[in-house]
Amino acid sequence: METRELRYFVAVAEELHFGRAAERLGIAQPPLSRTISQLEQRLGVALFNRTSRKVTLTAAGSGLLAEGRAILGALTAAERRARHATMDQPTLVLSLKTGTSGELLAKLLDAYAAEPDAVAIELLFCESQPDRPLHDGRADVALLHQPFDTTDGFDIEVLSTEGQIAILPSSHPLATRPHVLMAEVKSLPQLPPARWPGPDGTYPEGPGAEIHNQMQLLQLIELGRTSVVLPESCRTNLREGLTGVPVKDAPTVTTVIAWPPHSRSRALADLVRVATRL
Amino acid sequence: METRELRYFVAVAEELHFGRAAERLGIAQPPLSRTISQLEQRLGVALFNRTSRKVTLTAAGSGLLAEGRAILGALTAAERRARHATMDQPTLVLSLKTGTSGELLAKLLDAYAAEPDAVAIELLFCESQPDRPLHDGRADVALLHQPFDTTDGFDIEVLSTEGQIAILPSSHPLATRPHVLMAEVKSLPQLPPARWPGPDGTYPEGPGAEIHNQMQLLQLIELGRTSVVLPESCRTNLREGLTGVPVKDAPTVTTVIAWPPHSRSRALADLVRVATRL
DNA sequence: CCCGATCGATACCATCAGGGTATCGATACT
DNA sequence: AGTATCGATACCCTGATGGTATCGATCGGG
Repeated sequence: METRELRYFVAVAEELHFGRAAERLGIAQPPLSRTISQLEQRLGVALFNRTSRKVTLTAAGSGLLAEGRAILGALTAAERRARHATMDQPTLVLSLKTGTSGELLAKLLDAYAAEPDAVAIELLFCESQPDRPLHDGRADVALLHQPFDTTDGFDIEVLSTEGQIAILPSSHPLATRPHVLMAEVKSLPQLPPARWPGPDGTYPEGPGAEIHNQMQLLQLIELGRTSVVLPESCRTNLREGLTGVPVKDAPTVTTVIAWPPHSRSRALADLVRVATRL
Repeated sequence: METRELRYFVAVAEELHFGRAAERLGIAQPPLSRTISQLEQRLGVALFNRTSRKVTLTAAGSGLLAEGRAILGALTAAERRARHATMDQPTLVLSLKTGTSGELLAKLLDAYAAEPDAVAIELLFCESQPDRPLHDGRADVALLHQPFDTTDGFDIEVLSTEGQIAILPSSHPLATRPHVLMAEVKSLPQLPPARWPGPDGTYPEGPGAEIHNQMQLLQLIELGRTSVVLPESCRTNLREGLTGVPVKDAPTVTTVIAWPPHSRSRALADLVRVATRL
């Protein structure tokens, strides 16, 4: 199967409408229809059920959609990494969530810098979903936090495990407690969870304020507008007006270093080795 | 990048000779040369260094080779799984090493069969490298054993952990010991390790006999020609004339269930859930 | 050192695949 | 019943792909 056919298939599968898919691909609808038919014939598999007015995915089509997206993504990532590899100065791009423990990060960067063959580390901060740059090739490696970030498809090593704290306005009654339970902080009536944008930029439904970054989040908490449960290490990010209270029954957060499974980068192998020895 | 270009690139990268690569691809050398040049121009990246008599990979080319192989493999696997998904009777193909603990397998299959939406499980026995069918799409899921089998690129859940035993001819002096050390069984002069074929069918160098399957291995041990260190659960496979002796300092073997990270199969999710509850 | 063999690159040519427009039959809605 | 919309099919044109011919560069043998 050629990449062009896979792109056509994924577009139709996502739109479930040949006309919109054709427009998205920048071609006319008839060649798209023909290409999909030829693909189905060559595979010997029906990927879509369709009448003249309705298109749905078959089971085979559903499975291929997930794998097709991953493959196209991997191809884009591979092209990006190939381009990046030609740079005179080899670097590693490390993707991480804004607010990730400065202490862990500093230790990692210092320890790696002490390696004889260390290359420059370029930090790529993400306000959310730090795994995405790993998927699309903009990053070589990422610090991720389970269970929040998906590590599907990547190789990982565990770096640390920690509890979670509820970050509350210092004026809130719960802020004086030695610890709280998840049920107590999960749905505070006056402190609804803030909302992050999805990959397509739209926000999920909810009463909480829309935010773009960690700074906005902390500011809103300070203003008594929201609260959040974060890993213990985020305590270093707290400032006046904010209080962190341990959440006894919150799941532990595991910080892992993740990388694409087929990487052959020596520099990356060194970084992973150093990271697991911290 | 089209699949055709990636296939051309991988062929040249593996052969480091345009003529041989062209022959392998079934095309003439000039269009191959031109296609690679055009690819490099479009990517803005040199993938090969070449004189008129020598071809080597650049750093970018080396990185792309590993990722390119994985992508082409994933594409082949995706096509296969799409074809398999059209079967009237949905099944899951489970890849596993011949000799995998019958006890664990039976428990898994029984527990899964009790699930309301269980589908038929088709067992795909491998004499070695049970991860390969997962890579190439012939299997949906696999039982693998770390550290012997690579789980790179797959999602996994741990099922069990066990020690290892040295399987020796019962007549061997070490067979009467309560336990042995790795150094004692790793290089027995009269019992050199048997040799498995590689993916391309050729055997690595070594004094041990060439074997194709587990039965041959056990038979050779019984004949006093070799020995092997295997997980504790293989004890059930021992028959008269063979003795299993615990190897105190052997690394533990972790049995995991592995699957492709982008699978959306409901049946597979059920199997994994059942497996982790054994 | 020279010659021949081999290799990758370039030029040119023929064929066919891919994308276009036109139009069809089927379906859903008014 | 009529109209609008959708996916499929037919036909056509252009450019991409793979062919052969041939070049310059490089390596090895005499």
